[in-house]
Amino acid sequence: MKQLRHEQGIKEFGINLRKIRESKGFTQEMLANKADIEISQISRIERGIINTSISQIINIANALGIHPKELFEIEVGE
Amino acid sequence: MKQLRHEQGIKEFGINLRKIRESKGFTQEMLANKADIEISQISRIERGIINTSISQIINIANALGIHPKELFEIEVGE
DNA sequence: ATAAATATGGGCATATTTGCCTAAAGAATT
DNA sequence: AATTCTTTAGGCAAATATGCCCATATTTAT
Repeated sequence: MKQLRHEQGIKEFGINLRKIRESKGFTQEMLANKADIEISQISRIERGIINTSISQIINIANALGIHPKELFEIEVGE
Repeated sequence: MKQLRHEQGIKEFGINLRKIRESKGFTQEMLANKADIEISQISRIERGIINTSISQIINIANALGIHPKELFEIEVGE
């Protein structure tokens, strides 16, 4: 595994993304194609091993038909 | 200027961040210190020239005392 | 107008992300 | 059990972000 720095919230973000993606009936591949992102990248994001960017977040949200905000419906450490 | 790729939403994100930061009475420096991020980085984010990451978004939101979701209260191109 | 505070701009080295690829593991179906 | 679908894992090169530094511009206050 990687996980070099303890990045704030990326684990929870990935878990939430996966939950939403599955609830929409998307495979990682379907989402990747629609969001124009690599499949392996979706996997990395969902597993919380990378700290992805605003624009990918927005592209993913668009592909899922949700608002980017929803991807942040997570517990954020104070 | 930079702005190589037309990154989805990063301009709007930056504008919104600035609006919120100013409404809270923070200078870029105050926010940077509290969020443990470089001042120049705050400037770059607000101007929309970089595509920052989940964890920086969360750190900034925490520093501002808001939920990360609020930073995404932007018009997102469909 | 001057001074002080804030923000921009840029360069540079380092770190991280991203896409592309292949292999393999795991899950679901037949 | 075998086949197929889905996800994980890792390597690699190129692109991008980040921190650190300093100089300049812009704004705000005196």
